[in-house]
This record gives sequence, C-alpha cells and structure tokens, in this order.
Amino acid sequence: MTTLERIRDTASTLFAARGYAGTSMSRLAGQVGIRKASLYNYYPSKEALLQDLVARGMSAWTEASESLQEGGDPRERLRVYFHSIFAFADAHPEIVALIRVASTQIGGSLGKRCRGSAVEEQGRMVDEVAELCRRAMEQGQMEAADPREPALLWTAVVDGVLMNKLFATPRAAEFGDRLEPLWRRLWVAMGGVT
Amino acid sequence: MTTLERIRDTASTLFAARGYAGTSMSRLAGQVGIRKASLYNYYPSKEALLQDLVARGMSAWTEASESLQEGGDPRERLRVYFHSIFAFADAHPEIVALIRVASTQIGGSLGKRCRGSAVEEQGRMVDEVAELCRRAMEQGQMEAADPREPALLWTAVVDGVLMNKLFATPRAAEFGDRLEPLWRRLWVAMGGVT
DNA sequence: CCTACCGATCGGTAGG
DNA sequence: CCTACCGATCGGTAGG
Repeated sequence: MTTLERIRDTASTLFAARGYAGTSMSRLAGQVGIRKASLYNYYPSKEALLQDLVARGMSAWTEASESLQEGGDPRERLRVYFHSIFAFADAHPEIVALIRVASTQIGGSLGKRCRGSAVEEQGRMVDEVAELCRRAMEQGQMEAADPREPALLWTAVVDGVLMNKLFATPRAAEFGDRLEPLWRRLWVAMGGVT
Repeated sequence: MTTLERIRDTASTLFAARGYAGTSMSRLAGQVGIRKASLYNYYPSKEALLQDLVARGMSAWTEASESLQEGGDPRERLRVYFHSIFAFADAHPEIVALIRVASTQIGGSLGKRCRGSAVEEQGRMVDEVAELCRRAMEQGQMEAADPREPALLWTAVVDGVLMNKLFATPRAAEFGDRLEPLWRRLWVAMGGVT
C-alpha cells in the first residue's frame, strides 16, 4: 500500500467517524505515520482532500452498480440492485459513511459542492429504479399509479437500512441476514405481483 | 424568547448543519448576539451544551409520541405513530437533525455518550413497534413469523424518509404529501391484512 | 453580560 | 518526506 493510498483510506475513515471539522491534518498524518506537512505533497489542502475522496467514493459506488445496467428481467434487476447496494456498503463502509457525512455535515461552499454531487448521484439512482419500475409495470410484474411512487419507497428503505448498517446500532446485525426477506416484503409494498 | 432559549435554538441549528467540531463558540455567540464569554454563564462547556441539547431533544421527541401509549386498535396506533414521527420532524427539524449528527458524528467519549442515549431511545421505539405488531398479529390484523421482522422494516422506512426529509434532497418535498399512501404500502409490506 | 486574556491547536508554507 | 515556523482561531478563564 502506497502512502497516498494510506492517506485516502485513513482520511475516509476519520472524516466519516469524526466529521470533517473534527478531523485535523495532524491527527490524520499521525495515523498514517508521517508528519503533517508531508500530506501537502499529496493534496494542496484539506478541502481538496475531502472533495477528492467524495468524488472517488461516488464513482466507485456508481461503478459497482454499473454492471446492473444491462437489460434483463426488471424484477430480477431491482432485486440485484437492492442487494448490490448493501454489498458495496459491507465492502466499503467508510466510503458510504463518508458520502453521508459530506452531504449532510459541512457548511459553506464546500458543503454545497459535496452535497450537490451526492444529491445528483442519488437522483440518478432513483431515476434508474423508477425506470425499472416502469418496465416492471409494462410487463405486468407491478401495479402502481406512477412508477415514481414505488421508487420513492425503495429509496426510503435503502436509506434506512444503510443508516442502521453504517452507524452500528444494535440492530445493524439484525438486517444483515434478513435482506432477502426484506426485499420480498419491499417488493410486495412496491405493488409487485408475487 | 430568553437568551438561554436563543442559545439552545441557535446551537441546535448550527450543530445540526455544520457538525459539533465545525461549530465554534464564537460563531454561536455571534449568531445569538452576545459575546463568546457570556455563553459560559449558561453552560460550563461546549460539551455540556451539546449533551444538554441532545438530552432535551430526545425527551421532547419521546414526549411527542408518549400520547400514543394508551391502548386502542394496534393498526391505527401504528399508523398514528408513523405519522407522528414526521409531524415532529416537520415541527422541529433541527432537533431530529441534531440527534442524528450527535449519534453519528462525534468521536471520543462524548460521542459514545451521545450515541448511547440515542441508540437506547431508538431501541425503545423498535420495541414499541414490535409490541404493536405482536398485538396486531393476535388480532388477526397482521401475518408475520416474528413481530420483530415487520418492526425492522418499519424502522428502515422511517429512518429513510427522515434522512430524505432532513437533508433536503430534491425528493424531500415528494415525500411530504405522500406519507399516507406510503403508510398503506408499508402496512402491506409488514404483512398487514387489508 | 462585558473586556481582556490564556495556552493549545488549527490549516498551511518555506526551504531543504 | 522532514524541521521549523506562520497568523488565526480554538475552548475556556479572570475579573468585573
């Protein structure tokens, strides 16, 4: 692992756990095992570091679900998409937590920029789910007045489970092995035909 | 409004928006319209201020749903409980956001203390919902293997909608007037008989 | 509720 | 990647 990679990993974890303002460059350097000044050989500023981490995290997340883009049975694609989000969150909890922090925790123009790209990303996700719902409706797999309605429910459930997974409530583990039953319930609630 | 009340209001809003570490006592004082040193006549430290706000926020939240404790039709009580949470979040967004921030954003022993009480509170909520589900099952209103399963789903949906409401995504407004249809879908997904 | 002040730490730079 | 240093701001206190 290169120093740069260690900086990124450690910074993601620290920002996610203690917030942006709550993480000092000295502490980050200490945890990486170098001096604070050396960090500035990799990033010109603390803000630039955060923005790069958020951008990288979001494209990694998008990429992880990109493979779902190909056609196929809408119902099955929704199911796989659902699970893939939690698979990514399990593999890279610090990335998901960082994005959450960056989009909800930082004031000023830096916060606006982070929020902007995170909101954009999440918007794409909802659109994609709504599109899959539309196709499911076409194929008689789902009944709804408007595909955006089940898509909103989908978003709420995913966000809620992520919250519980990320922030280590005692119930986090409870969701872990119940995702498939949860999906089946969600499918029904979305108007899915069984 | 007394100075103390203004301090509490402003601090909740600032902590929620910029994080604990991201909010300085000088900025808080400035926004309240007094000098920084004067804050220390009301609270002995920044930590004490946060802890008091979290404690107050949580008991206000509990109180708001306390009126739901009396008996009655389980299904109706679940429905009212569901709506009451968002009614509280609409009336006091800064309190809900503050609790979220306090329980996910602060490292060290302060964070642990805040997280501890927030987790406890949320645990009570899930237990209460599970108990209502158990009663609903008894009365033949709901079908499930274990009342904790629909209760988990309930929690995920509530958390997810709160996230979207609090952090002002473009979809926040979309949930606003769709809570009752959302509840109906959730009820079905919980195994509720229609 | 204020002025005046404390030591510590912040993000960041110079120069090697 | 380091030592040495910068001005600014941090949480908090003394004393009124």
